[in-house]
Amino acid sequence: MFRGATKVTLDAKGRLAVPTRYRERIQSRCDGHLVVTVDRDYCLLMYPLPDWEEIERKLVRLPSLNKQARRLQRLMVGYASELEVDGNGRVLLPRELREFAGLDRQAMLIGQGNKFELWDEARWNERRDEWLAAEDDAGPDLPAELEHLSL
Amino acid sequence: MFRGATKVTLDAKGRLAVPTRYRERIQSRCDGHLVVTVDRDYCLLMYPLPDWEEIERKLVRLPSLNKQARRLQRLMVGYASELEVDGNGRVLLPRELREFAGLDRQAMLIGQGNKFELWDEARWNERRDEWLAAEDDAGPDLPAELEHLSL
DNA sequence: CGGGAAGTGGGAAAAAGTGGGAATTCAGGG
DNA sequence: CCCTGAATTCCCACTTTTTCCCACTTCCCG
Repeated sequence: MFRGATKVTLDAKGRLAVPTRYRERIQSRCDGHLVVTVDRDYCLLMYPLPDWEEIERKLVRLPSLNKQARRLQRLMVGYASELEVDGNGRVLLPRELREFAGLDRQAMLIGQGNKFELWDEARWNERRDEWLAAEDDAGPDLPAELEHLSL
Repeated sequence: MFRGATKVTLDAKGRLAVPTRYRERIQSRCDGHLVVTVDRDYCLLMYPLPDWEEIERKLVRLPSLNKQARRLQRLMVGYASELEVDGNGRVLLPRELREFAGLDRQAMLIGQGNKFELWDEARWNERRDEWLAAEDDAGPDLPAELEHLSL
């Protein structure tokens, strides 16, 4: 499981240094082969290749005639790029994905279990504060899974 | 599986440079023979020839008296053009198809499994943002497959 | 304070992308 | 039937981008 938030900087060529504590895991799990794609919150998702492939299988099995499913496929498969960790422990993020997520220099890498999220730092901070402020609203109509969640 | 989004530019003659990372696959799968046709979202679809032929077989077997089937046949088979990757890794897109998809110079090539989608860049970005904005709405009536999808 | 590892920047070689010219083919008109 | 003009195809060459690798700096730990 990947956990934790790390402040990272992209260099002028769009390269991201993978924090050391994840490297060994990434190396053993997928031999340095990662897949990045987009998320609806305008951040990027980064999966070890085998985990991505499983997601992809799920995606392509979705009903083709359903509009929402089509959109999800288009975006996630459409933007998915394979990348490889280089000799210095860095990955090069494709220009298209950097532009999508508004990534320039300062970014946040968020461990999320089987994947990472990568945010432009400023956007991350904004959204985080929004989430914290919004938490109280939803009260009554919580989905069952959340209703009984104990933290 | 073809995946990933690439910004591409068409030159004055309407030629499109196939991104290198796809070339080997295209060469081995179909010896550089591709088929382009139209999609109802006003973009183009590009298939390796054998994959297209399978689609085409399915299309012509559809019930001829069904209006929707006839339309689909007319459009997809009607616009389908075979093209060949040239010595520089480029394909020449027929004028009719370029006009159909509003392709001028800046375009996006989107890998979608067995095929590519080719969009005018501006149109792609617009549609993408619409899809992302729309995704949040649908909340209540999600199909079962999506309801429990974990990414 | 020193050694090592990690992070960062940058340069050079190679590859890919891009434009354009010349040759060939095709269609239409004299 | 041939000639002319336009369009297509093929190929070459330049420019830009990417990739690979090296080196410096900084940070952490001994």
